Amino acid sequence: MAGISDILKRNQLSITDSRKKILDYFLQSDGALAHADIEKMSGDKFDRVTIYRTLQTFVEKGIIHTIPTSDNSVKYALCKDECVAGHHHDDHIHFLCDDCGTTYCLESNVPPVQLPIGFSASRTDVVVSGKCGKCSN
Amino acid sequence: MAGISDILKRNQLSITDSRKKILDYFLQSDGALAHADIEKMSGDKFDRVTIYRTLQTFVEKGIIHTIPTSDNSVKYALCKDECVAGHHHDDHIHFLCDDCGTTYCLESNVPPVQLPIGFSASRTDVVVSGKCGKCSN
DNA sequence: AATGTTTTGCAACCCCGTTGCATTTGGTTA
DNA sequence: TAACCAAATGCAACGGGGTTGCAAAACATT
Repeated sequence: MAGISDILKRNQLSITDSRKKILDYFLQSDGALAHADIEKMSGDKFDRVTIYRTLQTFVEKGIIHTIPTSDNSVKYALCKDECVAGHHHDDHIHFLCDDCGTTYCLESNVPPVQLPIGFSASRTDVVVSGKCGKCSN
Repeated sequence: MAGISDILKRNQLSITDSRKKILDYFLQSDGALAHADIEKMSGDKFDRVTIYRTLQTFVEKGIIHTIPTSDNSVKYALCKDECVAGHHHDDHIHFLCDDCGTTYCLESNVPPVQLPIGFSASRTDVVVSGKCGKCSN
């Protein structure tokens, strides 16, 4: 568990119980997490507000990134590059399972899209919904 | 404006003032609309709840479709096919302008994405954020 | 015009996320 | 280690967004 404090230190964040714990949740989870998931996992360990603020801080530092979903709930995910090198790529696509609700970061890159003349892109989100491997059997 | 009643009739919906008016807003707008936009446009003509229910009905009937945005607000748009033929394609991509907040339905089709084995897609949303033509000058 | 069905408006409610402020904790220096 | 300052937490309260139940009104049909 030494790695967790390293990640926080590298991002110039004070090392607190809530940050360590929430970061740990992400490292242990293979999918994305919503605020509600974290609240459930932590029981009444932390205040709701602390969780919101911690997620916000992590997003600002690039430790996690947000995933827009078609049902209009925000999810957060920690991706490989962040854990390893401390910097962030969000050129991958996301998959949201209609059955189990799990959100995955896929390896596939975001394909290039053709924009009208005069338009410029700062960010591209691709969210595929459907059935994941576990729910297809 | 005979077309508006036709669209409602074709979708087996009772023709009411709110439905006609809200459908008209979509036909007149070139971008997508959020619930709040419609509420502003209509003043206090309709109840908030009526707007919510009307949008819900239109989505169920396939008259409009939802657009997930990276800032976690739902927008709705009416696309060409619906207006003309009464059926729905959502294989196009969406563009959200960071400056003016307008959401556009672009002509570009959703590019095919590679999914892991065992995964199947029911829907793909592509949302590009950036600067639109009007805000680039 | 009369009937039954659908839609609307109102009130109340719940959930999500934010803000302000006092208290506690973490980091730093002596 | 003690003391200090800065930063993070917890609490309470608030606001917006969206939903639900039910009575009143509007719609479609005969």
